[in-house]
Amino acid sequence: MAYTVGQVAGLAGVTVRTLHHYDEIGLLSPSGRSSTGYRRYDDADLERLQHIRYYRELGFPLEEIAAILDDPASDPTAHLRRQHELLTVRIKRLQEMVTAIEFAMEASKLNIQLTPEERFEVFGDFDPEAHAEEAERRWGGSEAYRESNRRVSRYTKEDWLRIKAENEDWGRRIVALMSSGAPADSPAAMELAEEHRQLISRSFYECSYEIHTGLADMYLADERFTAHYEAIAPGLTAYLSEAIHANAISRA
Amino acid sequence: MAYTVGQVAGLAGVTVRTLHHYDEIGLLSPSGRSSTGYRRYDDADLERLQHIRYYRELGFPLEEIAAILDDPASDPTAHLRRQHELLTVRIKRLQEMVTAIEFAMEASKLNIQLTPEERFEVFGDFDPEAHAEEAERRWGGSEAYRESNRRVSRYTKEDWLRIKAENEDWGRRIVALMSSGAPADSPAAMELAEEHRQLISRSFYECSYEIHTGLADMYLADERFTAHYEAIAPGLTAYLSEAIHANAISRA
DNA sequence: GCTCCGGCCTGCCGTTACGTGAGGGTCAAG
DNA sequence: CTTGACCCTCACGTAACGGCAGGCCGGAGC
Repeated sequence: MAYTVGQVAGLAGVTVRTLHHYDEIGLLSPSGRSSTGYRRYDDADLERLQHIRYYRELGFPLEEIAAILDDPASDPTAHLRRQHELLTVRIKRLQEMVTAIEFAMEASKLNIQLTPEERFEVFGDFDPEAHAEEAERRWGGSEAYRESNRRVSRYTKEDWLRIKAENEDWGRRIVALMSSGAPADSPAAMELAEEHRQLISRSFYECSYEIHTGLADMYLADERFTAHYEAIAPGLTAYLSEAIHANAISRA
Repeated sequence: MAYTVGQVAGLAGVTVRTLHHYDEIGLLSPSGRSSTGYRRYDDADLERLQHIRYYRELGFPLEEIAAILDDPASDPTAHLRRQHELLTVRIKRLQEMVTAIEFAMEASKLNIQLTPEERFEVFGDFDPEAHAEEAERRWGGSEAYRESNRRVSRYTKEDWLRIKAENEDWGRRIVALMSSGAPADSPAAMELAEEHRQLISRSFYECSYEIHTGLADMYLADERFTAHYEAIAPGLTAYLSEAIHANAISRA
Protein backbone atom coordinates (compact mmCIF):
# COMPACT_ATOMS: atom_id res chain seq x y z
CA MET A 1 0.00 0.00 0.00
CA ALA A 2 1.27 3.43 -0.93
CA TYR A 3 0.10 6.80 0.37
CA THR A 4 0.56 10.44 -0.65
CA VAL A 5 1.73 13.15 1.74
CA GLY A 6 -1.79 14.41 2.22
CA GLN A 7 -3.12 11.00 3.09
CA VAL A 8 -0.33 10.32 5.55
CA ALA A 9 -0.76 13.74 7.09
CA GLY A 10 -4.47 13.09 7.54
CA LEU A 11 -3.90 9.68 9.05
CA ALA A 12 -1.16 10.68 11.43
CA GLY A 13 -2.66 13.99 12.43
CA VAL A 14 0.25 16.13 11.27
CA THR A 15 0.55 18.77 8.57
CA VAL A 16 2.01 18.24 5.12
CA ARG A 17 4.65 20.79 6.01
CA THR A 18 5.76 18.63 8.91
CA LEU A 19 6.25 15.65 6.61
CA HIS A 20 8.22 17.86 4.23
CA HIS A 21 10.36 18.92 7.15
CA TYR A 22 10.98 15.33 8.24
CA ASP A 23 11.99 14.55 4.70
CA GLU A 24 14.34 17.55 4.53
CA ILE A 25 16.21 16.59 7.68
CA GLY A 26 16.22 12.91 6.72
CA LEU A 27 14.16 11.78 9.68
CA LEU A 28 11.46 10.25 7.51
CA SER A 29 12.14 10.08 3.80
CA PRO A 30 9.37 8.41 1.82
CA SER A 31 10.46 5.07 0.45
CA GLY A 32 9.83 6.26 -3.08
CA ARG A 33 8.69 8.95 -5.48
CA SER A 34 6.24 8.81 -8.34
CA SER A 35 7.42 9.54 -11.86
CA THR A 36 6.23 13.11 -11.40
CA GLY A 37 8.07 13.63 -8.14
CA TYR A 38 5.22 12.92 -5.71
CA ARG A 39 6.28 11.43 -2.39
CA ARG A 40 5.03 7.87 -1.85
CA TYR A 41 4.92 6.48 1.67
CA ASP A 42 4.53 2.75 2.38
CA ASP A 43 3.57 0.80 5.49
CA ALA A 44 7.11 0.73 6.83
CA ASP A 45 7.20 4.53 6.57
CA LEU A 46 3.96 4.66 8.53
CA GLU A 47 5.40 2.50 11.26
CA ARG A 48 8.40 4.77 11.51
CA LEU A 49 6.13 7.78 11.65
CA GLN A 50 4.14 6.11 14.40
CA HIS A 51 7.28 5.80 16.51
CA ILE A 52 8.28 9.35 15.66
CA ARG A 53 4.94 10.63 16.85
CA TYR A 54 5.17 8.81 20.16
CA TYR A 55 8.71 9.93 20.86
CA ARG A 56 7.78 13.47 19.90
CA GLU A 57 4.81 13.43 22.26
CA LEU A 58 7.30 12.47 24.93
CA GLY A 59 9.35 15.55 24.14
CA PHE A 60 12.30 14.07 22.30
CA PRO A 61 14.08 16.37 19.81
CA LEU A 62 13.93 15.17 16.22
CA GLU A 63 17.64 14.59 15.99
CA GLU A 64 17.58 12.26 18.96
CA ILE A 65 14.59 10.40 17.57
CA ALA A 66 16.52 9.80 14.38
CA ALA A 67 19.40 8.40 16.40
CA ILE A 68 17.10 6.12 18.40
CA LEU A 69 15.22 4.82 15.39
CA ASP A 70 18.33 4.28 13.34
CA ASP A 71 20.06 2.42 16.13
CA PRO A 72 20.39 -1.10 14.72
CA ALA A 73 20.58 -2.59 18.23
CA SER A 74 16.89 -2.02 18.97
CA ASP A 75 14.11 -4.02 17.41
CA PRO A 76 10.58 -2.63 16.96
CA THR A 77 9.18 -4.11 20.16
CA ALA A 78 12.03 -2.49 22.07
CA HIS A 79 10.65 0.88 20.98
CA LEU A 80 7.19 -0.08 22.12
CA ARG A 81 8.48 -1.19 25.50
CA ARG A 82 10.52 1.97 25.85
CA GLN A 83 7.62 4.21 24.91
CA HIS A 84 5.41 2.34 27.33
CA GLU A 85 7.81 2.94 30.15
CA LEU A 86 8.35 6.59 29.30
CA LEU A 87 4.62 7.14 29.12
CA THR A 88 3.95 5.62 32.52
CA VAL A 89 6.71 7.74 34.04
CA ARG A 90 5.15 10.78 32.42
CA ILE A 91 1.72 9.91 33.75
CA LYS A 92 3.12 9.53 37.23
CA ARG A 93 4.69 12.95 36.96
CA LEU A 94 1.42 14.55 35.86
CA GLN A 95 -0.39 12.85 38.70
CA GLU A 96 2.09 14.40 41.09
CA MET A 97 1.31 17.75 39.53
CA VAL A 98 -2.37 17.11 40.12
CA THR A 99 -1.67 16.36 43.77
CA ALA A 100 0.37 19.55 44.00
CA ILE A 101 -2.50 21.55 42.53
CA GLU A 102 -4.87 20.00 45.03
CA PHE A 103 -2.51 20.95 47.80
CA ALA A 104 -2.39 24.51 46.49
CA MET A 105 -6.20 24.60 46.43
CA GLU A 106 -6.30 23.40 50.01
CA ALA A 107 -3.87 26.12 51.01
CA SER A 108 -5.69 28.76 49.00
CA LYS A 109 -8.92 27.77 50.71
CA LEU A 110 -7.38 28.70 54.05
CA ASN A 111 -5.55 31.74 52.69
CA ILE A 112 -2.25 30.10 53.46
CA GLN A 113 0.85 31.25 51.63
CA LEU A 114 2.79 28.46 50.06
CA THR A 115 6.52 28.40 50.60
CA PRO A 116 8.60 28.85 47.43
CA GLU A 117 9.70 25.24 47.72
CA GLU A 118 6.13 24.04 47.80
CA ARG A 119 5.25 26.06 44.73
CA PHE A 120 7.85 24.39 42.59
CA GLU A 121 8.50 21.10 44.34
CA VAL A 122 7.00 19.20 41.47
CA PHE A 123 9.22 20.86 38.88
CA GLY A 124 12.56 20.58 40.58
CA ASP A 125 14.71 17.52 40.84
CA PHE A 126 12.80 16.58 43.95
CA ASP A 127 13.47 13.50 46.01
CA PRO A 128 10.40 11.30 45.53
CA GLU A 129 10.81 9.62 48.93
CA ALA A 130 11.02 12.88 50.81
CA HIS A 131 7.98 14.04 48.90
CA ALA A 132 5.88 11.05 49.85
CA GLU A 133 7.06 11.29 53.42
CA GLU A 134 6.11 14.93 53.59
CA ALA A 135 2.64 14.21 52.30
CA GLU A 136 2.35 11.36 54.76
CA ARG A 137 3.40 13.55 57.64
CA ARG A 138 1.12 16.38 56.65
CA TRP A 139 -1.97 14.45 55.78
CA GLY A 140 -1.65 11.25 57.74
CA GLY A 141 -2.16 8.83 54.89
CA SER A 142 -1.92 10.49 51.52
CA GLU A 143 -4.28 7.97 49.95
CA ALA A 144 -7.35 9.23 51.75
CA TYR A 145 -6.26 12.76 51.10
CA ARG A 146 -5.88 12.26 47.40
CA GLU A 147 -9.04 10.29 46.94
CA SER A 148 -11.11 12.77 48.82
CA ASN A 149 -9.68 15.81 47.17
CA ARG A 150 -11.05 14.71 43.83
CA ARG A 151 -14.20 16.44 45.02
CA VAL A 152 -12.54 19.79 45.47
CA SER A 153 -11.68 20.09 41.85
CA ARG A 154 -15.29 20.00 40.82
CA TYR A 155 -16.44 22.88 42.98
CA THR A 156 -17.78 25.98 41.31
CA LYS A 157 -17.27 29.52 42.47
CA GLU A 158 -20.68 29.38 44.15
CA ASP A 159 -19.69 26.28 46.08
CA TRP A 160 -16.60 28.02 47.31
CA LEU A 161 -18.58 31.05 48.42
CA ARG A 162 -21.04 28.86 50.28
CA ILE A 163 -18.27 26.92 51.99
CA LYS A 164 -16.55 30.14 52.92
CA ALA A 165 -19.79 31.47 54.45
CA GLU A 166 -20.30 28.29 56.45
CA ASN A 167 -16.76 28.49 57.74
CA GLU A 168 -17.10 32.10 58.70
CA ASP A 169 -20.32 31.44 60.54
CA TRP A 170 -18.68 28.63 62.45
CA GLY A 171 -15.70 30.90 63.15
CA ARG A 172 -17.89 33.61 64.65
CA ARG A 173 -19.58 31.09 66.93
CA ILE A 174 -16.42 29.48 68.26
CA VAL A 175 -14.83 32.89 68.87
CA ALA A 176 -17.95 33.93 70.78
CA LEU A 177 -17.84 30.76 72.83
CA MET A 178 -14.16 31.15 73.61
CA SER A 179 -14.58 34.75 74.73
CA SER A 180 -17.53 33.72 76.90
CA GLY A 181 -15.03 31.79 78.99
CA ALA A 182 -16.39 28.29 78.33
CA PRO A 183 -13.55 25.77 78.70
CA ALA A 184 -12.27 23.93 75.63
CA ASP A 185 -13.54 20.63 76.96
CA SER A 186 -17.04 21.92 77.63
CA PRO A 187 -19.90 20.25 75.75
CA ALA A 188 -20.51 23.43 73.75
CA ALA A 189 -16.87 23.59 72.60
CA MET A 190 -16.87 19.90 71.77
CA GLU A 191 -20.03 20.40 69.78
CA LEU A 192 -18.34 23.14 67.74
CA ALA A 193 -15.31 20.88 67.24
CA GLU A 194 -17.65 18.19 65.97
CA GLU A 195 -19.25 20.72 63.65
CA HIS A 196 -15.79 21.61 62.37
CA ARG A 197 -15.16 17.97 61.62
CA GLN A 198 -18.44 17.63 59.77
CA LEU A 199 -17.83 20.79 57.79
CA ILE A 200 -14.66 19.20 56.52
CA SER A 201 -16.36 15.88 55.87
CA ARG A 202 -19.17 17.48 53.89
CA SER A 203 -17.09 19.84 51.82
CA PHE A 204 -13.72 18.20 51.47
CA TYR A 205 -13.01 14.73 52.66
CA GLU A 206 -14.28 12.12 55.04
CA CYS A 207 -12.66 13.34 58.22
CA SER A 208 -12.44 10.60 60.84
CA TYR A 209 -11.79 11.41 64.49
CA GLU A 210 -8.28 10.16 63.98
CA ILE A 211 -7.64 12.47 61.07
CA HIS A 212 -9.33 15.26 62.96
CA THR A 213 -6.96 15.01 65.91
CA GLY A 214 -4.13 14.83 63.40
CA LEU A 215 -5.32 18.11 61.98
CA ALA A 216 -5.49 19.57 65.48
CA ASP A 217 -1.85 18.69 66.04
CA MET A 218 -0.92 20.10 62.67
CA TYR A 219 -2.61 23.40 63.47
CA LEU A 220 -0.27 23.72 66.44
CA ALA A 221 2.83 22.43 64.68
CA ASP A 222 2.69 24.26 61.38
CA GLU A 223 2.97 27.98 61.84
CA ARG A 224 1.13 28.71 58.65
CA PHE A 225 -1.97 26.96 59.90
CA THR A 226 -1.47 28.46 63.32
CA ALA A 227 -1.37 31.89 61.74
CA HIS A 228 -4.66 31.22 60.02
CA TYR A 229 -6.52 30.53 63.24
CA GLU A 230 -4.68 33.11 65.29
CA ALA A 231 -5.73 35.71 62.75
CA ILE A 232 -9.35 34.89 63.52
CA ALA A 233 -8.79 35.27 67.24
CA PRO A 234 -5.68 35.00 69.41
CA GLY A 235 -5.62 31.75 71.30
CA LEU A 236 -8.12 30.09 68.99
CA THR A 237 -5.61 27.57 67.67
CA ALA A 238 -4.95 26.05 71.08
CA TYR A 239 -8.61 26.31 72.05
CA LEU A 240 -9.78 24.51 68.92
CA SER A 241 -7.08 21.87 69.17
CA GLU A 242 -8.01 21.07 72.72
CA ALA A 243 -11.71 20.95 71.86
CA ILE A 244 -11.01 18.59 68.96
CA HIS A 245 -9.06 16.24 71.19
CA ALA A 246 -11.76 16.34 73.90
CA ASN A 247 -14.44 15.67 71.33
CA ALA A 248 -12.56 12.75 69.84
CA ILE A 249 -12.01 11.15 73.22
CA SER A 250 -15.63 11.53 74.29
CA ARG A 251 -16.88 9.90 71.08
CA ALA A 252 -14.50 6.99 71.24
CA MET B 1 10.72 38.16 50.83
CA ALA B 2 12.72 39.09 47.79
CA TYR B 3 14.68 36.83 45.48
CA THR B 4 17.30 37.29 42.77
CA VAL B 5 17.00 35.80 39.30
CA GLY B 6 19.34 32.98 40.18
CA GLN B 7 17.41 32.04 43.29
CA VAL B 8 14.10 32.09 41.45
CA ALA B 9 15.58 30.08 38.61
CA GLY B 10 16.85 27.49 41.06
CA LEU B 11 13.55 27.27 42.87
CA ALA B 12 11.37 27.06 39.82
CA GLY B 13 13.65 24.80 37.83
CA VAL B 14 14.13 27.17 34.91
CA THR B 15 17.19 28.96 33.57
CA VAL B 16 18.07 32.58 34.22
CA ARG B 17 17.74 33.20 30.51
CA THR B 18 14.15 32.06 30.63
CA LEU B 19 13.37 34.59 33.34
CA HIS B 20 15.10 37.27 31.28
CA HIS B 21 12.96 36.26 28.36
CA TYR B 22 9.76 36.40 30.39
CA ASP B 23 10.78 39.87 31.51
CA GLU B 24 11.52 40.99 27.94
CA ILE B 25 8.12 39.97 26.63
CA GLY B 26 6.36 41.28 29.72
CA LEU B 27 5.05 37.93 30.85
CA LEU B 28 6.76 38.11 34.22
CA SER B 29 8.43 41.36 35.12
CA PRO B 30 9.97 41.37 38.58
CA SER B 31 8.14 43.66 40.93
CA GLY B 32 11.27 45.71 41.49
CA ARG B 33 14.93 46.34 40.80
CA SER B 34 17.81 46.96 43.16
CA SER B 35 19.70 50.25 43.00
CA THR B 36 22.27 48.53 40.81
CA GLY B 37 19.74 47.16 38.37
CA TYR B 38 19.36 43.65 39.77
CA ARG B 39 15.93 42.09 39.33
CA ARG B 40 14.07 41.49 42.58
CA TYR B 41 11.21 39.00 42.62
CA ASP B 42 8.67 38.81 45.46
CA ASP B 43 6.14 36.16 46.50
CA ALA B 44 3.47 37.42 44.13
CA ASP B 45 5.96 37.05 41.29
CA LEU B 46 6.60 33.49 42.39
CA GLU B 47 2.92 32.70 42.40
CA ARG B 48 2.64 34.06 38.88
CA LEU B 49 5.61 31.99 37.83
CA GLN B 50 4.03 28.94 39.38
CA HIS B 51 0.97 29.39 37.17
CA ILE B 52 3.17 30.09 34.16
CA ARG B 53 5.03 26.84 34.71
CA TYR B 54 1.85 24.80 34.95
CA TYR B 55 0.31 26.33 31.87
CA ARG B 56 3.58 25.87 30.00
CA GLU B 57 3.74 22.22 30.98
CA LEU B 58 0.29 21.93 29.48
CA GLY B 59 1.60 23.32 26.22
CA PHE B 60 0.19 26.83 26.23
CA PRO B 61 2.13 29.45 24.24
CA LEU B 62 3.53 32.26 26.33
CA GLU B 63 1.33 34.90 24.76
CA GLU B 64 -1.78 32.99 25.64
CA ILE B 65 -0.57 32.46 29.18
CA ALA B 66 -0.13 36.19 29.53
CA ALA B 67 -3.69 36.72 28.34
CA ILE B 68 -5.06 34.14 30.75
CA LEU B 69 -3.14 35.42 33.74
CA ASP B 70 -3.94 39.05 33.03
CA ASP B 71 -7.61 38.35 32.60
CA PRO B 72 -9.20 40.22 35.51
CA ALA B 73 -12.24 37.93 35.44
CA SER B 74 -10.40 34.94 36.87
CA ASP B 75 -9.27 34.69 40.47
CA PRO B 76 -6.30 32.55 41.54
CA THR B 77 -8.37 29.50 42.48
CA ALA B 78 -9.92 29.58 39.02
CA HIS B 79 -6.45 28.98 37.58
CA LEU B 80 -5.90 26.08 39.92
CA ARG B 81 -9.22 24.53 38.96
CA ARG B 82 -8.50 25.03 35.30
CA GLN B 83 -5.04 23.53 35.56
CA HIS B 84 -6.45 20.62 37.49
CA GLU B 85 -8.95 19.89 34.78
CA LEU B 86 -6.45 20.27 31.97
CA LEU B 87 -4.05 17.96 33.75
CA THR B 88 -6.61 15.22 34.22
CA VAL B 89 -7.59 15.44 30.56
CA ARG B 90 -3.93 15.16 29.65
CA ILE B 91 -3.47 12.15 31.88
CA LYS B 92 -6.43 10.47 30.26
CA ARG B 93 -4.91 11.08 26.86
CA LEU B 94 -1.58 9.58 27.88
CA GLN B 95 -3.35 6.56 29.31
CA GLU B 96 -5.03 6.06 25.97
CA MET B 97 -1.62 6.17 24.38
CA VAL B 98 -0.45 3.51 26.79
CA THR B 99 -3.38 1.32 25.81
CA ALA B 100 -2.55 1.87 22.17
CA ILE B 101 1.05 0.84 22.78
CA GLU B 102 -0.13 -2.28 24.54
CA PHE B 103 -2.34 -3.07 21.60
CA ALA B 104 0.58 -2.60 19.25
CA MET B 105 2.65 -4.96 21.40
CA GLU B 106 -0.11 -7.54 21.26
CA ALA B 107 -0.23 -7.24 17.48
CA SER B 108 3.54 -7.35 17.17
CA LYS B 109 3.58 -10.49 19.26
CA LEU B 110 1.44 -12.22 16.66
CA ASN B 111 3.20 -10.58 13.70
CA ILE B 112 0.02 -8.78 12.80
CA GLN B 113 0.22 -5.64 10.69
CA LEU B 114 -1.66 -2.72 12.15
CA THR B 115 -3.92 -0.78 9.88
CA PRO B 116 -2.90 2.85 9.31
CA GLU B 117 -5.93 3.95 11.30
CA GLU B 118 -4.89 1.84 14.26
CA ARG B 119 -1.39 3.28 14.20
CA PHE B 120 -2.59 6.83 14.63
CA GLU B 121 -6.00 6.46 16.20
CA VAL B 122 -4.78 8.04 19.38
CA PHE B 123 -3.40 11.11 17.64
CA GLY B 124 -6.25 11.97 15.34
CA ASP B 125 -9.41 13.73 16.35
CA PHE B 126 -10.75 10.36 17.33
CA ASP B 127 -14.24 9.77 18.63
CA PRO B 128 -13.74 8.57 22.20
CA GLU B 129 -16.97 6.58 22.20
CA ALA B 130 -16.13 4.72 19.04
CA HIS B 131 -12.71 4.02 20.50
CA ALA B 132 -14.08 2.51 23.69
CA GLU B 133 -16.62 0.54 21.71
CA GLU B 134 -13.92 -0.84 19.46
CA ALA B 135 -11.85 -1.95 22.42
CA GLU B 136 -14.93 -3.45 23.99
CA ARG B 137 -15.77 -5.36 20.84
CA ARG B 138 -12.26 -6.55 20.35
CA TRP B 139 -11.39 -7.46 23.89
CA GLY B 140 -14.71 -8.11 25.53
CA GLY B 141 -14.24 -5.82 28.49
CA SER B 142 -11.38 -3.45 28.10
CA GLU B 143 -10.79 -3.23 31.84
CA ALA B 144 -9.51 -6.76 32.17
CA TYR B 145 -7.48 -6.30 29.05
CA ARG B 146 -5.80 -3.16 30.28
CA GLU B 147 -5.11 -4.41 33.75
CA SER B 148 -3.63 -7.61 32.53
CA ASN B 149 -1.48 -6.07 29.89
CA ARG B 150 0.53 -4.22 32.50
CA ARG B 151 2.49 -7.43 32.68
CA VAL B 152 3.45 -7.41 29.04
CA SER B 153 5.37 -4.19 29.37
CA ARG B 154 7.76 -5.70 31.84
CA TYR B 155 8.82 -8.62 29.69
CA THR B 156 12.41 -8.84 28.61
CA LYS B 157 13.67 -10.08 25.31
CA GLU B 158 14.29 -13.46 26.92
CA ASP B 159 10.71 -13.66 28.14
CA TRP B 160 9.51 -12.99 24.65
CA LEU B 161 11.70 -15.69 23.21
CA ARG B 162 10.47 -18.20 25.78
CA ILE B 163 6.85 -17.31 25.11
CA LYS B 164 7.42 -17.60 21.40
CA ALA B 165 8.94 -21.05 21.86
CA GLU B 166 6.01 -22.23 23.97
CA ASN B 167 3.58 -20.98 21.38
CA GLU B 168 5.41 -22.66 18.56
CA ASP B 169 5.52 -25.93 20.43
CA TRP B 170 1.78 -25.74 21.02
CA GLY B 171 1.28 -24.83 17.35
CA ARG B 172 3.15 -27.90 16.16
CA ARG B 173 1.07 -30.19 18.38
CA ILE B 174 -2.31 -28.82 17.35
CA VAL B 175 -1.37 -28.96 13.67
CA ALA B 176 -0.31 -32.58 14.15
CA LEU B 177 -3.59 -33.38 15.88
CA MET B 178 -5.65 -31.68 13.21
CA SER B 179 -3.89 -33.52 10.39
CA SER B 180 -4.36 -36.80 12.28
CA GLY B 181 -8.07 -36.36 11.65
CA ALA B 182 -9.17 -35.99 15.27
CA PRO B 183 -12.38 -33.93 15.40
CA ALA B 184 -12.30 -30.46 16.94
CA ASP B 185 -14.53 -31.57 19.79
CA SER B 186 -12.40 -34.58 20.67
CA PRO B 187 -10.87 -34.69 24.16
CA ALA B 188 -7.37 -34.22 22.70
CA ALA B 189 -8.40 -31.09 20.79
CA MET B 190 -10.19 -29.72 23.81
CA GLU B 191 -7.09 -30.37 25.86
CA LEU B 192 -5.01 -28.33 23.42
CA ALA B 193 -7.61 -25.55 23.49
CA GLU B 194 -7.35 -25.55 27.27
CA GLU B 195 -3.59 -25.37 26.98
CA HIS B 196 -3.99 -22.41 24.65
CA ARG B 197 -6.10 -20.67 27.26
CA GLN B 198 -3.56 -21.34 29.97
CA LEU B 199 -0.71 -20.14 27.79
CA ILE B 200 -2.51 -16.82 27.50
CA SER B 201 -3.33 -16.76 31.18
CA ARG B 202 0.24 -17.40 32.20
CA SER B 203 1.94 -15.03 29.81
CA PHE B 204 -0.55 -12.29 29.16
CA TYR B 205 -3.79 -12.01 31.03
CA GLU B 206 -6.22 -14.02 33.05
CA CYS B 207 -8.21 -15.62 30.27
CA SER B 208 -11.59 -16.84 31.43
CA TYR B 209 -13.62 -19.31 29.37
CA GLU B 210 -15.86 -16.46 28.40
CA ILE B 211 -12.97 -14.37 27.14
CA HIS B 212 -11.52 -17.42 25.47
CA THR B 213 -14.64 -18.04 23.40
CA GLY B 214 -14.65 -14.32 22.62
CA LEU B 215 -11.15 -14.73 21.24
CA ALA B 216 -12.28 -17.73 19.23
CA ASP B 217 -14.97 -15.63 17.59
CA MET B 218 -12.51 -12.86 16.96
CA TYR B 219 -10.11 -15.21 15.23
CA LEU B 220 -12.87 -15.98 12.76
CA ALA B 221 -14.16 -12.43 12.40
CA ASP B 222 -10.94 -10.46 12.11
CA GLU B 223 -9.07 -11.40 8.99
CA ARG B 224 -5.75 -10.36 10.45
CA PHE B 225 -6.04 -12.90 13.22
CA THR B 226 -7.43 -15.42 10.79
CA ALA B 227 -4.40 -14.88 8.60
CA HIS B 228 -2.14 -15.58 11.55
CA TYR B 229 -3.59 -19.01 12.22
CA GLU B 230 -4.16 -19.89 8.58
CA ALA B 231 -0.49 -19.22 7.99
CA ILE B 232 0.36 -21.94 10.51
CA ALA B 233 -1.95 -24.40 8.80
CA PRO B 234 -4.97 -23.97 6.52
CA GLY B 235 -8.18 -24.67 8.41
CA LEU B 236 -6.54 -24.20 11.80
CA THR B 237 -8.58 -21.09 12.62
CA ALA B 238 -11.88 -22.89 12.36
CA TYR B 239 -10.50 -26.01 14.06
CA LEU B 240 -9.14 -24.05 17.01
CA SER B 241 -12.28 -21.96 17.34
CA GLU B 242 -14.46 -25.01 17.48
CA ALA B 243 -12.17 -26.70 19.97
CA ILE B 244 -12.23 -23.63 22.19
CA HIS B 245 -16.02 -23.57 22.17
CA ALA B 246 -16.24 -27.30 22.87
CA ASN B 247 -13.76 -26.97 25.71
CA ALA B 248 -15.61 -24.03 27.25
CA ILE B 249 -18.93 -25.87 27.13
CA SER B 250 -17.54 -29.05 28.66
CA ARG B 251 -16.01 -27.14 31.56
CA ALA B 252 -19.10 -25.09 32.31
C1' DG C 1 -9.62 17.19 -25.94
C1' DC C 2 -10.21 20.97 -22.65
C1' DT C 3 -11.02 22.81 -18.35
C1' DC C 4 -11.05 23.14 -13.51
C1' DC C 5 -10.23 22.37 -8.77
C1' DG C 6 -7.90 20.24 -5.32
C1' DG C 7 -3.41 18.28 -4.35
C1' DC C 8 1.54 18.19 -4.91
C1' DC C 9 6.16 20.31 -5.70
C1' DT C 10 10.21 23.45 -4.24
C1' DG C 11 11.98 27.45 -2.33
C1' DC C 12 12.07 30.91 1.23
C1' DC C 13 11.08 33.95 4.88
C1' DG C 14 8.72 34.24 9.69
C1' DT C 15 7.95 32.71 14.47
C1' DT C 16 8.30 30.85 19.19
C1' DA C 17 11.01 30.04 23.14
C1' DC C 18 14.53 30.03 24.42
C1' DG C 19 20.45 28.69 24.19
C1' DT C 20 24.79 30.63 24.13
C1' DG C 21 28.32 33.54 24.45
C1' DA C 22 30.56 38.55 24.64
C1' DG C 23 31.76 42.33 27.27
C1' DG C 24 31.32 44.42 31.48
C1' DG C 25 29.50 45.84 36.35
C1' DT C 26 28.45 43.82 41.49
C1' DC C 27 28.70 41.49 46.02
C1' DA C 28 30.48 39.17 49.87
C1' DA C 29 33.98 36.23 51.77
C1' DG C 30 38.68 35.92 52.92
C1' DC D 1 41.30 44.68 48.13
C1' DT D 2 41.11 40.84 45.41
C1' DT D 3 38.61 37.03 43.62
C1' DG D 4 34.99 34.01 42.24
C1' DA D 5 30.26 33.68 41.82
C1' DC D 6 26.43 36.30 40.23
C1' DC D 7 24.17 40.03 37.75
C1' DC D 8 23.42 43.19 33.65
C1' DT D 9 22.45 44.12 28.51
C1' DC D 10 23.04 43.28 23.71
C1' DA D 11 23.08 40.15 20.02
C1' DC D 12 23.26 36.27 17.19
C1' DG D 13 21.93 31.12 16.84
C1' DT D 14 18.67 27.16 16.84
C1' DA D 15 14.68 23.78 16.57
C1' DA D 16 10.53 22.71 14.57
C1' DC D 17 7.79 23.86 12.11
C1' DG D 18 3.88 27.78 9.81
C1' DG D 19 2.62 30.02 5.81
C1' DC D 20 2.84 31.74 1.36
C1' DA D 21 4.38 32.22 -3.55
C1' DG D 22 4.84 30.40 -8.08
C1' DG D 23 4.26 26.49 -10.72
C1' DC D 24 3.31 21.43 -12.00
C1' DC D 25 -0.18 17.09 -11.61
C1' DG D 26 -4.58 14.32 -11.85
C1' DG D 27 -8.96 13.00 -12.49
C1' DA D 28 -14.05 14.34 -12.86
C1' DG D 29 -17.13 16.55 -15.87
C1' DC D 30 -18.44 18.77 -20.35
